[in-house]
Amino acid sequence: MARSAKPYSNRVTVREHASLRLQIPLLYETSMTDSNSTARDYRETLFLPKTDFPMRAGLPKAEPKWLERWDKLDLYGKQRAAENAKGQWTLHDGPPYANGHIHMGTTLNKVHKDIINRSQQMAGHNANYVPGWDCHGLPIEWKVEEEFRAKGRSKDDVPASEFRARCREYAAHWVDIQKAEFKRLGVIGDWENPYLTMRPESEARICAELLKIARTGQLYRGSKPIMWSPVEQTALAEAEVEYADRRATAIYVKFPVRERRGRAVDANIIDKIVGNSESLDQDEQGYVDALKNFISSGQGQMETGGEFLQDAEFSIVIWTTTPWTIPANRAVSYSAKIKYGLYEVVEMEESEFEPWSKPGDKLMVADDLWTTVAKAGLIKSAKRLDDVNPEGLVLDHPLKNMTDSEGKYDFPVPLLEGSHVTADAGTGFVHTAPSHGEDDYIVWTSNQMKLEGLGIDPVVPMTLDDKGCYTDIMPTRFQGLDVIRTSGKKRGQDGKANGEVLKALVECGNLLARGVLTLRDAHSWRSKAPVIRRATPQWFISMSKAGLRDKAMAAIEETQFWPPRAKNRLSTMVADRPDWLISRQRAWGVPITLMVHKDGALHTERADADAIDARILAAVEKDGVDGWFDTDASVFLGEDASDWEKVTDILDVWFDSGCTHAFCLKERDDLPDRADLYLEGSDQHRGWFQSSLLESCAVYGEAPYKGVMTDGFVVDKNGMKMGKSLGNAVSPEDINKQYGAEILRLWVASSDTTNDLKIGDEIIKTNVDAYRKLRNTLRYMIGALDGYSDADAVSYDDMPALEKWVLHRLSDLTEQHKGWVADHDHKRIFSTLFNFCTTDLSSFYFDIRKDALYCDPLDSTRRRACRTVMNEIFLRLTTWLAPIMCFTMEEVWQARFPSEDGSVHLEVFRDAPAAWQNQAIAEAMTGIQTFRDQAFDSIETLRREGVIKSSLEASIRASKSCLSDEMAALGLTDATDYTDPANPSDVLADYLIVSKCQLSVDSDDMLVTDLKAAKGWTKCDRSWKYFQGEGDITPRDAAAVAAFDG
RNA sequence: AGGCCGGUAGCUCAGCUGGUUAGAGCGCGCCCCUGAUAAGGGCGAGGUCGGAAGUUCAAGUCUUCUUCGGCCUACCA
Repeated sequence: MARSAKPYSNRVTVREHASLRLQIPLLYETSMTDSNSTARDYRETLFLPKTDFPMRAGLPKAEPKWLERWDKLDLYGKQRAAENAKGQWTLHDGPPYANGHIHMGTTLNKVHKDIINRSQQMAGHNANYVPGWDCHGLPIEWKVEEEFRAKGRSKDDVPASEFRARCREYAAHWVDIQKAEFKRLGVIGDWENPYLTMRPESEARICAELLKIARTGQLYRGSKPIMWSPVEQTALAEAEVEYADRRATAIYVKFPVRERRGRAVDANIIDKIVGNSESLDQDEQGYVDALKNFISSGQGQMETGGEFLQDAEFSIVIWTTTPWTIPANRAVSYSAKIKYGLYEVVEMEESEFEPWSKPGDKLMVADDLWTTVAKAGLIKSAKRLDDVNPEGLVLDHPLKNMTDSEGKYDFPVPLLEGSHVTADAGTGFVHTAPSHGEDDYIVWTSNQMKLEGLGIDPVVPMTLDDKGCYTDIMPTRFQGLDVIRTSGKKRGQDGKANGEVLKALVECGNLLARGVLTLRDAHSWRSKAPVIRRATPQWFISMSKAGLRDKAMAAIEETQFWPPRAKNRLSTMVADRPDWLISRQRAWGVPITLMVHKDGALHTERADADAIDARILAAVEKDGVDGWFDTDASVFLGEDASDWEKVTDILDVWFDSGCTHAFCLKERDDLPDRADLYLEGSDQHRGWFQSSLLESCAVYGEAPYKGVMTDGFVVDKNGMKMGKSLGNAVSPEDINKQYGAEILRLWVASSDTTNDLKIGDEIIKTNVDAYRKLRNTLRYMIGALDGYSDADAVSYDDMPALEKWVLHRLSDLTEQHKGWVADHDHKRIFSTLFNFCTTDLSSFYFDIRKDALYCDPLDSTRRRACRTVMNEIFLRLTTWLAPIMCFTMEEVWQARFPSEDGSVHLEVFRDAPAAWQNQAIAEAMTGIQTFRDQAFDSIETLRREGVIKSSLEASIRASKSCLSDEMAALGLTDATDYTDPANPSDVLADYLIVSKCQLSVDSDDMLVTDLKAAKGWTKCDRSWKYFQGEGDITPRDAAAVAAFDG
């Protein structure tokens, strides 16, 4: 709460105190309470907090016992069966990968989800959480392969179905382990029936989803270069590749210039007319640009090139270390940032070999690299004729004129601008074979429009088969030649392809130079043989054919994001992403259950596709993915299948997990079709959030979620990435063992999960301290509420102002809490409740009420009111904290309400009666608190001077003006004694925990004096308060003792 | 290298649309209590808001640059 800084002009100063101290002995005679040896020990007449609830939790041992109890109770089932008045609210679990132990990231993820689920449940929903696992995929495939290898069996020797069965076992093994680890964190959910991507029902539904996408024409077959090992005849992932030295034949190849087209020439002319474009103002520049665009839009307009291109015999030179890719060349890439020159060969070096160029040849190369090229080509001297702007040039393929070309190389080779081109090595021009390189492929496909404008077929040629041999789209003389030897002693060395290509280049006169060099290149980590990049047929989901991108973008608009910036990130990614490549050439995954006719048609285009699909899905549902792989196509087609081929690729695992909404949410009767929330780490923008969105939009036209929340990453105490190899990893298991899962839960609740979450010793210690504070606060209430029953309750109207104030605070908190639960803002909930416990309760309310609680007559209204309010606090604090501290709140709850089958986790959040709102008291209390702070200041000053020790020794006098309004509002008096000792009501001194506080008209200063030195004041043997009067205890205490004795 | 995001006291966090001497709790130091006691209470010392420049009468809050860190750009999940 905000305490307004109400200024008091009468603040005490140290100097004033110093003089006070001198005055005290003069004003009062010391009077000691006479030490009667027969004095009664009043301790037994006090009502001290009474509880067995231990101060120390022993969480590591206690937590498993609570888990056991909840299991026995079937807490999960009871929550489902509860009233749950607000209906379903569902957080759909993103599946962790079933491999390895859980770590800090998965811990954060599951705990955060659990806090949210439990909160929504207690807010009145049926928050049914069904955890799941991602089971297919390469990492498991690797592990299983390794296992077989250890037993001396290579993957090729193991029947596919046996291999998959082992993968299945392996995944199941880790699902069990992770399940136990997640449960240990206190996460509640349907652990008995989680979803698994590898359950046959799931696999069948994944296939069904894919077939739906195929049936709606969103699936197509394209191609893409991938890492391929011809020796193992398998695709490789980046992680399966290691880089090692390879001896390579490097060649410089000439591409004769065929022509120059439209745009570049015209643009150049305009530049020449306009002159230095830097001198143009904005409008002029805009006009020039528009003119250039206008001219260049006239497609197919042929022009002969610039003045230096008048009489042919010009070549662009490229450099490559993979000569066998030359037949697949379709373009040459250049960079607009590189300066190119045209060089005429003047004189050749003397050499025993006949060089492949001669004086008069005109070569185009990056200026920075000319020297290197000349040296390689044995060119002694040359002259630079002119600058070259490569834009718009069109070349001949260097093999155009080879013998037996079958006319297969008579096509234009365009120049394309590519950001991958540098002048570091080679010639500044990059030979571009779209089927054999990632960059090549990107440049080629991203220039589709331009290619079509030039009348060039943009298809990516498939020049190699699985064994790495030239296919039959090549001229006969190349067909069947191998790039790499796949067997025999020379396995892994160059095959026949390079040699034949070199021979053909020489025939055509387009080989400028050749050499040998050693370079680091990709090798398979298994066979150690070189890896090639090779285009293979792949399956894609189109982002545009059925408007998938638009649907996804619209769905994002309708989704709520936490934090809001997550929306921006997801939408830019979806807006920019290419078509979804979903096929993988792997073993452990869900098959792409398609059959392709030899003419290219898909079975899904057939009239009887429904029946075929039904047979496929039945087979997969029965036998899992083996049902597809091990069944002949004719069974599915219901006829002779000789013209049909079954696809053996599997699906990208992201497609699997993108289908969880289909085979979990939509299949289960106890879950809604769409989730209220998906919650994962921010890396899932490109992962699950996106795959789920795309899959769902492709099939259902809407997002599978209404809301998306992202967590940051767990980093070390310095904000640095965590890792085993970095040595800064924190393990959840260690924290569990040493402190308990509750501490991890507090860590999550107290962290800003939208940013990266730091963790380290100090942070853990902070949470351990917070835990102790909360535990003790609850423990105190349990003790104070010992024996309390509803019959003891005091009605609101009969309560002292202090109790009404606490209820007001509870009312405020109830409203805030409601909003924060709806907004999943648990950091705010935790920090607010923690501050409430320390500031409002421990140091204010409890501290003040200790006296009444311990010393008031047992059934005095004040004491009963205090316990009434404590009960209300208890009921709220425990339920509010239960989603976070699920173990301790249960322990606390059971300590007060022991039962066989009860649980705090079956409670719902309580509303606050409207009457609790009491703004007048809230404002008055703010004034009192400010006054209290300043009184404490003054007391502290005296304490430092050694005048007083306990604050009960103090008497305070202050100006009447400063508190009159507040006191009137709170019904306080500044009398020292209670009007009715048997039923005391508050006096001002109680709020300050002093024995006397008097407001006087004539005092401008706040004065603190020492009562133990004051004449006529006695220390009460029971309440330790100083009082004036007869006997050894105050009248209030006397009344209490009488009641106790009576 | 590019895209996106973040950097407020030792720690965890507040600081709305720019506006008085930047807040809280914890921790720390000192003190009190010994009837919440491996607890409880009080007081106090700690940041100029990663750094620099700029816009403005005024910037933690806007702009630019810079630095540090994170995520993403994989046939990893």
